[in-house]
Amino acid sequence: MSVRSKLRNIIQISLEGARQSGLLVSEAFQSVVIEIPADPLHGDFATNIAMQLAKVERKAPRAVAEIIIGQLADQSDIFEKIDIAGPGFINLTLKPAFWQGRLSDVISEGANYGNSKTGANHKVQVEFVSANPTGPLHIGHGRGAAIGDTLCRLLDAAGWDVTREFYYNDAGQQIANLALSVQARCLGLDPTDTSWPQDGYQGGYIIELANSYLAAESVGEITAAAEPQNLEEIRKYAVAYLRQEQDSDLKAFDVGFDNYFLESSLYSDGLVDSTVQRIIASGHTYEEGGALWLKTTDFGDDKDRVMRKSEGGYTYFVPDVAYHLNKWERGFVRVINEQGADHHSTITRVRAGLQALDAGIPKGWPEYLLHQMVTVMRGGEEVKISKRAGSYVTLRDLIDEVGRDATRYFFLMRKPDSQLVFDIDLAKDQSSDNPVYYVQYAHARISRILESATENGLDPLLGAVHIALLAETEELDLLKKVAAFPETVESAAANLEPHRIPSYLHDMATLLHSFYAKHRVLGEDKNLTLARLYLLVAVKQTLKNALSILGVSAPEKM
RNA sequence: GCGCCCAUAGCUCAGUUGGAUAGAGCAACGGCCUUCUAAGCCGUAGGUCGUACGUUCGAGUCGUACUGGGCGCGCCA
Repeated sequence: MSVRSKLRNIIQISLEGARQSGLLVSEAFQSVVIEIPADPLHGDFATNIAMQLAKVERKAPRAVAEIIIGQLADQSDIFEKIDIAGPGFINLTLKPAFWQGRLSDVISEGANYGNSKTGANHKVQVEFVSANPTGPLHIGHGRGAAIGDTLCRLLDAAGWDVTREFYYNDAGQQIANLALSVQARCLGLDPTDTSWPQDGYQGGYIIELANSYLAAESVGEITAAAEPQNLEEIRKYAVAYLRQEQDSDLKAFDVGFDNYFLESSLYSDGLVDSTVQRIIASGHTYEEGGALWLKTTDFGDDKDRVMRKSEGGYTYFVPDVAYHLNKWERGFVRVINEQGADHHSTITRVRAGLQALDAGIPKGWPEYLLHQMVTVMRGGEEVKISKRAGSYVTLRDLIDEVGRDATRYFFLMRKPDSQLVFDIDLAKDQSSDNPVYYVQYAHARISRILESATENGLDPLLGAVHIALLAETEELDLLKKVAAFPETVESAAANLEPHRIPSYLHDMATLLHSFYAKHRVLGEDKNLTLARLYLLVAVKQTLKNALSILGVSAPEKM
């Protein structure tokens, strides 16, 4: 349990005690807010509960605070100091011994430190990336991959049973365009030719793909037919080829999936048709102009949407609905879709389709985590992106150029809601300007110290350590930061906000570097040395666990 | 025109679920290495939190309306 939760419980109990003694009339608040004050003079934690209750209690906030504090008398083993301050804050200062005691939590839990059981092992499915197999992954997919992957790691740490899924849109018009584009290249055409397919893909990778096809190369079990006229064979080979490219890029990015779901399987398994039949049976459709319409306006959309075009084909969101019905029927009561904000309009449609099924699916299901666009800066200038012409920064380019760790860290530093400027020059910079190195350096520094300690026969994990010697400001700050890790993971997972972890890491690295600059670890006083080593083992473990959630390495040397 | 997202230091962004005197990094300036890694530390400077009302003990945070930017609004995906 996090320190904050612990304090929340203590305050809850004191409120209940005061109520039973007739000192307060309010029912105990469901959510007692415990915060960490900006100013350390205001204690380690503060609560505003007295101000919250003042009105109902018809007492001055400070008077309410007095009553609450009166109930905390038997907690003197935890609290160093309890103050009433300002308009009615209760400021809580914990005893150093309490903080020092957190260290053994880290040591004993090791790689599991920071994990919680919040998710109670409930199933959650996270769908992310889900790029069409029509080209290489670009920088936007990279952001989605980093966010989705770290979200999974966060939910896993928070005690959820996570399934990672990738949805391949391997059916439909875009794939048809892909096949035509490859065929055109096989026939030696280029985009300037009048017979170049409309909306064809122009990127250079299409030429490579065409050459590979003509050379009768193999991708997995699929061997290219090398027949330019055989569009179906071209389609099969092109999809297999590009899927393999994407898979290899994702692997290089250390992103993996438990399940790959093919859109084409929805058709071959009859799920699209059966879903449409169920929606029709539910009475939320009508025919007009030869098309079948879904009354999405019944579910909050601003206009109705076509499900089946007059020429007979389904519009794109129909298989999406079928796919999500399938997710529901697979037992995923919780589903989170991570995707680019440019597709946000699908949310209303998919949810509307699911509601129209009358299948008992909750209104807000599934959840969505959207990330905004990424722009790329190089040499102080924005790199223009034209996907149609095939000129864009691929994920592979980024990984090759700036490295996996920096790429992931940069994508994860910012909250998904904000547009991201990816500065390639900064990400490549192997200096203190680069935040990822700043954090990794803290880990490497500790490693070096621990290595020296071992060389000198010092092992803080053997025998008793006098942790009470850790009384310097810099030491206590580190202790408190270490102790805050579990609640940081919990809140990042609960709010779907991976960027809190880089923020936490940066704070921790700052404290470590400050400590390092001011105090020597390996010194004359053996007990103090051992205590500091013990602290550093805990800090190192916490840094490593946090970096691991980001999928960023924790180097022993730099 | 409608919907979603964003607006905080010169630049890129945090801001602990509504708290006390708004922070970090970069860029600028000034200090610190014979001792565990200077990929570091310490300091200076930098602000009408887009604007205006509102909600309340209290608003960068919540609401409404504007302004500006991004994305989306198809019988495309």
